[in-house]
Amino acid sequence: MPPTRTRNRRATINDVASAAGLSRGTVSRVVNGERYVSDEARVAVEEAIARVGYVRNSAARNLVTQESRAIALIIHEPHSLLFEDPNIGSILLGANAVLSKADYQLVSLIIDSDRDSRRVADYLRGGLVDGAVIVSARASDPIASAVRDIGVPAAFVGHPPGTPDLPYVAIDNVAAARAITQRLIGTGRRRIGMIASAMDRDSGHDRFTGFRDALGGRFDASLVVEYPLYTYAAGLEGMQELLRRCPEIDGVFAASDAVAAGAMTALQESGRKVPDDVGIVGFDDSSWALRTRPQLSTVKQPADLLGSTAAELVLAQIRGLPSPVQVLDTTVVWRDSA
Amino acid sequence: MPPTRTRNRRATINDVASAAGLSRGTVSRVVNGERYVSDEARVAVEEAIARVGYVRNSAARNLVTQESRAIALIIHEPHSLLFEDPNIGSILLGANAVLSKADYQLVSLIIDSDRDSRRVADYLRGGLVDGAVIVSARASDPIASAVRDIGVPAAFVGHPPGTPDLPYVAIDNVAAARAITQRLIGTGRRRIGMIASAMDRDSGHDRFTGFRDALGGRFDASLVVEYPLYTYAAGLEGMQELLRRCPEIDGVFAASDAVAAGAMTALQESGRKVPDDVGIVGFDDSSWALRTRPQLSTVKQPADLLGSTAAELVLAQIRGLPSPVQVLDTTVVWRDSA
DNA sequence: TTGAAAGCGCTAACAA
DNA sequence: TTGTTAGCGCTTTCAA
Repeated sequence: MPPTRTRNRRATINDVASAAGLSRGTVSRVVNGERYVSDEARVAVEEAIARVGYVRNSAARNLVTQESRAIALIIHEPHSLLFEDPNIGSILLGANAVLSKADYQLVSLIIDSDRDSRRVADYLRGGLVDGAVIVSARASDPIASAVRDIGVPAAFVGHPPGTPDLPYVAIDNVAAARAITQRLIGTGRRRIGMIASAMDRDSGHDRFTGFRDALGGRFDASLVVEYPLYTYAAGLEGMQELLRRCPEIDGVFAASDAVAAGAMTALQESGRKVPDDVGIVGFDDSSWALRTRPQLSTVKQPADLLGSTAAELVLAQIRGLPSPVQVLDTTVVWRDSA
Repeated sequence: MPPTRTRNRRATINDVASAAGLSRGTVSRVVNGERYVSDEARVAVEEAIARVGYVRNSAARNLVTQESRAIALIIHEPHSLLFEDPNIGSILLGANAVLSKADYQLVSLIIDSDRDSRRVADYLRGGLVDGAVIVSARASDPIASAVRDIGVPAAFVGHPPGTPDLPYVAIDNVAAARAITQRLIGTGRRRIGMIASAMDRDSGHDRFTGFRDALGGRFDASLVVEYPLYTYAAGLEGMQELLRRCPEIDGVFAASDAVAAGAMTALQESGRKVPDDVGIVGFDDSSWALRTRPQLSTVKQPADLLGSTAAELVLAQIRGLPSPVQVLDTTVVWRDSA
């Protein structure tokens, strides 16, 4: 058989109607499970559908109903990080679960270039989705304002600065960072540094703010290094730099678990013991936290809840209900690294 | 302002036409960038579009053109693993790059339940996409046969047993596993075991086959443990089990880098030195490989190429061109763990 | 309970 | 170069 698949004309509702000896209207009613269809008619239509192999054309249906029953999830993540950040998977799955239950299809659109950015905006504008969840937007992200301009119901996960005034769901990164830093202080650490990351995202920026707050007058800017991404590599390099700057450092707040894992490797390579010589804490409570030795003390953030709540925010807007900003709780998980 | 966003009727091509004092046909020509439009007309239309805020309705367009210019990427991955497997991100990005250049929108659909499976099948059937790439299908995956039945141009990444006869792109897992096992043998290891994973996927199954082939008569089934997923946890437990069964084990092939990283932790906790006491190799050359100490010897598989090639296979079918099965090359990356 | 007919917004063939 | 017109396949009145 040649590779060219002859997509012979698909059966339409008209084919079903004539095969069943009924009108288009009746077929439509059966397909949509409406009342006021006689049992005979229903059977005849179902039989005809099977016989001609009919499947409804979504474009035609969307055109007349003016809805698509699909929601976009827009992922705007730097190349290297996509999917190395375990939160994204959880957010995706959380959103999918809620939408699936409401009988909406989640379609994930990834933005990896300016060209993508424009195409995705067109996709939203074209009416192919009824709403959008935006994850990992950066400060002044163009797609964010495009979404607002398009006027499609939308919600952010997180709340980057410079972002339009749309509903969002987030955690209180400032408070959480403050809390875990305080516990680091509480264990008697004297020289506490931070490996900050992703300062152009609300999460990165706010974690740094919480850290500084907690330290108050004891905050020392020279004990803070900054990297663009939440990665293992950032932790590795960041810790090495911190050790160069201050060999007596005895406490470190890493902006994420992946960063903490990298930092821990650097610490061990320098011959220091965790937590005896240096205490270290992370953020996320991702699978990283259980992989390090010793296991990581960290902040547990409910990534799947972020996703499901964002999805609910979008559904609420579609239904004309209020969609208030949501701030979810975090908890400190104390293990052995500090 | 109330949260209910009044989505006042969107401007249609008719609104533009009357605003510009021209016909629908001319407007359509301008919008689609066709020739045979006078400069005056073009300017008038563009001006009118801006004035009334027109955006083309995709459903209407798809209905008449009978195409969507979108390609689905179907991800069917167990909950925990989604996005912990760095390959998926690379595959996604690779496919996106190719499709973006061809002006197709990649829409990722995730399957996390039977309900999802049905809804995704409906989505494909409805004509909302012109083709599909299927990643991480398992043996006899229902979505795989659904795709075949639907008759939409499609390609697999990987080639699970029991999968319909559709084009696919894969690496030769058997040969690659054989090659790296041979190098393990070549370094003088005498008691070589394997931590196998995902035996219901072609990758997992074939890596095991390659391992057994390479060992030939020296293959010892008691030195093989098997886990369902390619995870760090599988490596940790698997290695502990292997050490219980055979404390003198001196070589291990882990089915993926994540598994190898877990195994290495177990080895270190048991007081053994890598590579002096035990040599260990992985598979993927993912970011895991650079994170372990010592760094991992592994098989480099071109994950982004898998994605881009699969996308090309789908585009070829859409264009009526041949879409032959593709087997991509892998290379052994020799570092310090064996 | 069913049928007939209008029309969703757009493209494309044909005529002018 | 432009306008007119006939649908794409479906839902949804309105009548019967």
